[in-house]
Amino acid sequence: MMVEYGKTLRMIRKQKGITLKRLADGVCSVSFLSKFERGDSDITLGLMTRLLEKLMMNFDEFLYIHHDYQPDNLEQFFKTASTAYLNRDVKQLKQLKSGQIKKWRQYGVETYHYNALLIEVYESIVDKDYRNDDVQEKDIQLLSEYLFRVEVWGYYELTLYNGTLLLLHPDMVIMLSRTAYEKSARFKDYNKVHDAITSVLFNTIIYLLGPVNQFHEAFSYQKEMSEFLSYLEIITIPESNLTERVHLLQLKGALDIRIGNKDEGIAKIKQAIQLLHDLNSTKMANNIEQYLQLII
Amino acid sequence: MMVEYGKTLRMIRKQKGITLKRLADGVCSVSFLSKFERGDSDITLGLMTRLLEKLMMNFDEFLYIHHDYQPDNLEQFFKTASTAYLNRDVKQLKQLKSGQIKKWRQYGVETYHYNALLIEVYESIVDKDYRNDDVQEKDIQLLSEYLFRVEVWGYYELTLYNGTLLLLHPDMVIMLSRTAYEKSARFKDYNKVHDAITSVLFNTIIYLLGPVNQFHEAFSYQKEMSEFLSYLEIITIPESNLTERVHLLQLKGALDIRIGNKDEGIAKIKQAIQLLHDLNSTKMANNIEQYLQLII
DNA sequence: TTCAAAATTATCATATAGTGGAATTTTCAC
DNA sequence: GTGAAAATTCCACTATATGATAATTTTGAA
Repeated sequence: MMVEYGKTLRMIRKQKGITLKRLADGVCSVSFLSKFERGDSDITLGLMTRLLEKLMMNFDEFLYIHHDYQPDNLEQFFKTASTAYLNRDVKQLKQLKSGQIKKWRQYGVETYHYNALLIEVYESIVDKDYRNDDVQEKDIQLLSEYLFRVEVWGYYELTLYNGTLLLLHPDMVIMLSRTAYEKSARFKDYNKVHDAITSVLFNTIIYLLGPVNQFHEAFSYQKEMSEFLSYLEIITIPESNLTERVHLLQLKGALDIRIGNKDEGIAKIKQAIQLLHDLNSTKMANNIEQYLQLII
Repeated sequence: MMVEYGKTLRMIRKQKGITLKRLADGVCSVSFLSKFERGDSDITLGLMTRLLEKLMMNFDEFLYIHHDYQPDNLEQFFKTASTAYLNRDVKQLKQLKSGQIKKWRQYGVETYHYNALLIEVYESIVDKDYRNDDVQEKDIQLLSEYLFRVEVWGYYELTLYNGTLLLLHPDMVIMLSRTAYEKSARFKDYNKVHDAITSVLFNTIIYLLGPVNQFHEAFSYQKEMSEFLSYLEIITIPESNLTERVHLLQLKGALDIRIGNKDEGIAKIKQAIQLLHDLNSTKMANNIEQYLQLII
């Protein structure tokens, strides 16, 4: 039951050349620290916080080391799922899904259910034998209800939404993306969440631009696209976000093309491509090239 | 003594619309979770881990929220120190230093001492009244001894080193930067540390290029600069690190100029400047422009 | 190798983390 | 507002985190 964080702590302490007594001093007793480091006791969150502070290490870095230099479970779940999806690995998807469903049954916490739904959505796209449109419809509704209900969107909600956005109706996407932007605003200086919200906004605009859109309606969503573009401009203000700035250029070009300024738009996108080539980011350049061919 | 994480947990739980009973189920008793959330009890690290997992939130994000959407203490310490340094705010520096010295006295842990030393180094540069060359010499030696001794460099060591690098002898910088690169290799996928090591390598090369160098020797360090440049190229492989790639271009240009290929070098740097202008990163462009004027 | 000092562990005592269930408060349909 | 159900808190009790101190192991200089 107990996770053996103590051994990791001991390792780090030794790597830094600090003695057990020194580390314990002012925080806890020497004997207890020894016991904890050996794995013979769990530790209180308060104590652990103060020990890590003395080691000049934050929790995140500590856990990264503890997990043998791997990201945390949540991040790995999303990574594994999206890799399996991109590789069209139905078996892996099914496996992931059953794992989440098991946890859902075990704890009754809906979040595990949503994870399973995300994977089900992936499955329905990848697996040609998949036949269950009802479930999918229902799944998506459950998911979006959750997203509307949550008061603050963090890494989890943003990533969950990002994975399913393409399957929602544009009107729904507009509302949810707006919600996402508003309800994650306080995280603006937190890299992981900042990246997630940027990705959501970017995908939203790309989706609204069509024609990847499964809903063949004639709406143009021009106003909404400008709205989301302005959000992107607000949150990518830092000069050093060059990657995001290149994407922004691409989007602006695409939007120009959409509203009729074809030449201007193409010029912008070509500029983005050129920039990427100059920096030897060939794959990214090719992706945008492909995108350009697709929309003109 | 006890940190009141419970209240933050309750807030997050409510924001996600999960009931106390649901969250506790399978992890701990309802009564205890209530007690913890009210701030009437500390909690074991093991339990906390499982509760956060059910909330689909990692420790880092939790603590970020807990600290009222601010980064952790360590990061803030370095930020505050470097801001005070850049603003030449001697008073603030003195205040920070005495805080760290107090902790050093209290706990006897050397890391607080090193923090104080870092600030002392800053002080000696900023404060015109500062007169104590001896101490500074000794300080730097203590610091570099620590850095050589530590077996794994994390965010702390890299940032500490980054702040004092300019005051070391080039030969020392070469050895320490090499050590930094080798001893932080396992963190390559961990953003915060990746950024720190990139910054170290970048600053190392800039420093070796001179003429910011206070040691007026005639060595050219050509071989070493290529070595560090190759490290930078290895760790900045991901195509999406555009910012790092622009800096790399700048460095390559500077190196060209240094070894005699003046025109080629200037062209590279001008290309970097142009790229930044294209992306409206005017300040960064101007910085490089200034740098170019300085070295030619 | 030897011995003393430093670092760690073992033993036992105590404070507090954590449980089960009854009592209370909150929520919400009517 | 009222009452029933859900959510939370209170209380008495148990398990375990943590401390004080003695015993053991490790280190490192001679």
